[in-house]
Amino acid sequence: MLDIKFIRENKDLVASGAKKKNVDFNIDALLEADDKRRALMGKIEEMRAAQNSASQTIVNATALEKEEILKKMTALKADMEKEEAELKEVMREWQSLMLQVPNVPDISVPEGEGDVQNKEIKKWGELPKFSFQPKSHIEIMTKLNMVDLERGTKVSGFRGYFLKNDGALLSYAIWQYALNFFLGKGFTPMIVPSLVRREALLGTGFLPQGEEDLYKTQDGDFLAGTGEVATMGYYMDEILPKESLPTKFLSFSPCFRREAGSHAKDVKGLIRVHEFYKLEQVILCVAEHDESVKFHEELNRNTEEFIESLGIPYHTVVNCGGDLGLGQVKKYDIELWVPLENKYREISSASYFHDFQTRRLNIRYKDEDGKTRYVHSLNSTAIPTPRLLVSLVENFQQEDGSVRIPEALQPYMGGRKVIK
RNA sequence: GGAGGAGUGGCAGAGCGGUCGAAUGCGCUCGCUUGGAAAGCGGGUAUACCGUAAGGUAUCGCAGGUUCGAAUCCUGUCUCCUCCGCCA
Repeated sequence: MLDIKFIRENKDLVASGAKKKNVDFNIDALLEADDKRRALMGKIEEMRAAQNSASQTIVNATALEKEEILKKMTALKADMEKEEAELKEVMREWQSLMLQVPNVPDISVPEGEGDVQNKEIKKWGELPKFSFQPKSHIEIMTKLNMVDLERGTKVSGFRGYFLKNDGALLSYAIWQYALNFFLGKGFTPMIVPSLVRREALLGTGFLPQGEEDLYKTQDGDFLAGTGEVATMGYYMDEILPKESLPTKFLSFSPCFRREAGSHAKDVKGLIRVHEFYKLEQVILCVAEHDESVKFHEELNRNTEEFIESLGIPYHTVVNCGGDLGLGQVKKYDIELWVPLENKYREISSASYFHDFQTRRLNIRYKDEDGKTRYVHSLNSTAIPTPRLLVSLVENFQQEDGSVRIPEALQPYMGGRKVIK
């Protein structure tokens, strides 16, 4: 959510931002609703003032005066009810429009409609050259008994999977290594709920749009698609001491995505599943653009470093306007090389929001001047599993069907160098 | 799942239809006092919005309702506590 004051004062900027994001938003409708809202509120406040003052005089009034005042107030009340009903209607529209206003993308965000127009800004590592016919992660992992997709489907349904033996062990190894890696960068580890209430999803910007991509319980709660939701909700409705900023969390959680509308995409293997695990980086910092930018670069760099330490080739793209979420100001995706697909696949997404999320979540801090401000929020994938396994086993496969374990992970795999 | 009880300012805690943004205490803060400190005394001490200002409006978990008027009454809802049941 943006500040209505900001929207009023920067109408053109907000409108062009929406356009850049390829979001159809009618800012004039919002400003019109806001004018109505302000006018009605002014009227109603005046009436309430009259009511309040009558309420004070009535106490010491004689019976006769009292009757007079009551008569007036009854009439006033009738008028007021009319205005209030109208305001209610206006507020409903106003709020709904306010939730739809997209945050303004940064000037450095490239133009474009979808992920095809994302711009590569970095390339790292050498693509593997195989002297043999390389196999897909499905084939490799199935042969090594690391994954069972058939039984996964039997038990869990479409996109279901079991990780077993070294598939399971490798996952634990990655989590444990990642935990140590990121804790070294000052993050506070958390295990956060996936089952969350509507407010947390509204606050993070996943609702009201995007409901069809979430699993919902019969109690009206949701399964979050990322640990970001619960982590951001953690400080909802709180005022944080300024000294506590920046706050950095590394959150672990199962993630659930219905992948509605993706039925034909990536139907095989571990690229796109309904249920996965993710370590997520979340940062809350003071309300300064430069701080947000600094931490955004830092978040993204953290994940790059992590991938580099595993030795998997990747590239980083800056997402174009059309590929940004409603609240995102700027986003980087890190994509790992997937040999059998002959392309890079996304495993990480780092974005910053300014106060878009915290305004909805009501997370603030007190500045030196005693003023309360909304904190800035940022988040980035640290590491998702099992998607990471796809690139890992395909890039490090060997002719005999075995898989080389990256050196960094070996200590977490009992010192083994190879999965076979 | 059943039966009760509770949610008030930074904290504790009064108020239970009108003069209540809310007693009192603690905390914090400023001043006096002091060589300095403690104690004592006096003042200040929520937030948001509208307004150049004076001032106005809203907020006593949240949402509705009753009333000329609600922290106070009614309904719903959320959270917490106690007891019973169920389960691990």
